[in-house]
Amino acid sequence: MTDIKSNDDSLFLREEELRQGIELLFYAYRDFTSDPDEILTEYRFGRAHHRAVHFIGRNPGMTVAELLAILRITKQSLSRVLSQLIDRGFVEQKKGAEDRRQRLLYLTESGVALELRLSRPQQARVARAYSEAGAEAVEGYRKVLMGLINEEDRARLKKTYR
Amino acid sequence: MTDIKSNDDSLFLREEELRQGIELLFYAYRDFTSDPDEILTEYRFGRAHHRAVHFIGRNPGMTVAELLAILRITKQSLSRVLSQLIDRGFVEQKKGAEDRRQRLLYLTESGVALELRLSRPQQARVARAYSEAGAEAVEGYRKVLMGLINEEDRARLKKTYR
DNA sequence: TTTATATGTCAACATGACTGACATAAAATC
DNA sequence: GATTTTATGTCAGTCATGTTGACATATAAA
Repeated sequence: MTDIKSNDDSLFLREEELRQGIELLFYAYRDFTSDPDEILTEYRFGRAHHRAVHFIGRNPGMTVAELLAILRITKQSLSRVLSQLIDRGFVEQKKGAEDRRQRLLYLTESGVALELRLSRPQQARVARAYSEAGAEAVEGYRKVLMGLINEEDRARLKKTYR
Repeated sequence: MTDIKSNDDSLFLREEELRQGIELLFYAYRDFTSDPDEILTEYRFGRAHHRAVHFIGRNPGMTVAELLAILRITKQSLSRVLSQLIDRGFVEQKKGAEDRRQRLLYLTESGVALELRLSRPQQARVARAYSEAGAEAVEGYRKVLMGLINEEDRARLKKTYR
């Protein structure tokens, strides 16, 4: 019985630790998205627009299918956001050279400017957190976040991040 | 000029590092919410229900105002979610003893069961990431996430996490 | 020539945010 | 005791963003 009890205790401690890890992610994500969210309302855009602009900026010439795979949303969902970004001149599409069915995605000049404007406060927030926590902590942050990501993307990111 | 150039290079490196830190948070949050999201559809609940259940479970007897402050949403937004949870017997309200205007929030027995069911896969994911990354990395993860959180909540969490 | 793929579009619907206005009960203040 | 403030709830309308399902078109691959 005492064995079980002490086992229980360590499980409680472990569970509390895990719950904190979960909560921290919620709070961090909540605040980390709040900066760009404010700017986005100026443009009457939402968080979905930011995500699209971010990933197109990071991967110029990516296909629609690739973007869909990253965002994990339906093409109908992306379509609305994407066509708004295109209509208003932040994103442009070019036919693929090899495969002409593909519509390769690029930020326009204003798209780059928008992306920069949105990411600036986010980068500032991360920069502050990084420098306060120190290089070793940053390594740990990356390791754990990487471990939270599904296998497929984790593998892909491991490659591109080196 | 060469000085400026080399300075530029280090800024590029830094920016790439920050962008990775931002992306990682996106990917981790995306996958980390996907497990409970699936379970929630069974109940015809959404992510908002999970958040409410999580925080009420963590803070039994909390007031509506406290929950609103954590979630950072309007009372009208919370109202729908909360009344659904109450109607279907996952949450109950009790009048405050000192201040009888307050409606203190508690999980019912089924509420506890639901919370457990939702958090199990999430805890498993965090547990795996933690054990793969190691104790030192976990410390770093916590430090950086804490640094990403707005001052007020950071201060509160620092207290309760010790 | 046929089939599969990449993309787009129309329509209908659900969720969860928002604003604004108003209501009630209880606490706090004058 | 009367008035004001606070905690909470509710009604109504709107918006952003996700979903499913059906269908269309151009191009690549078989």
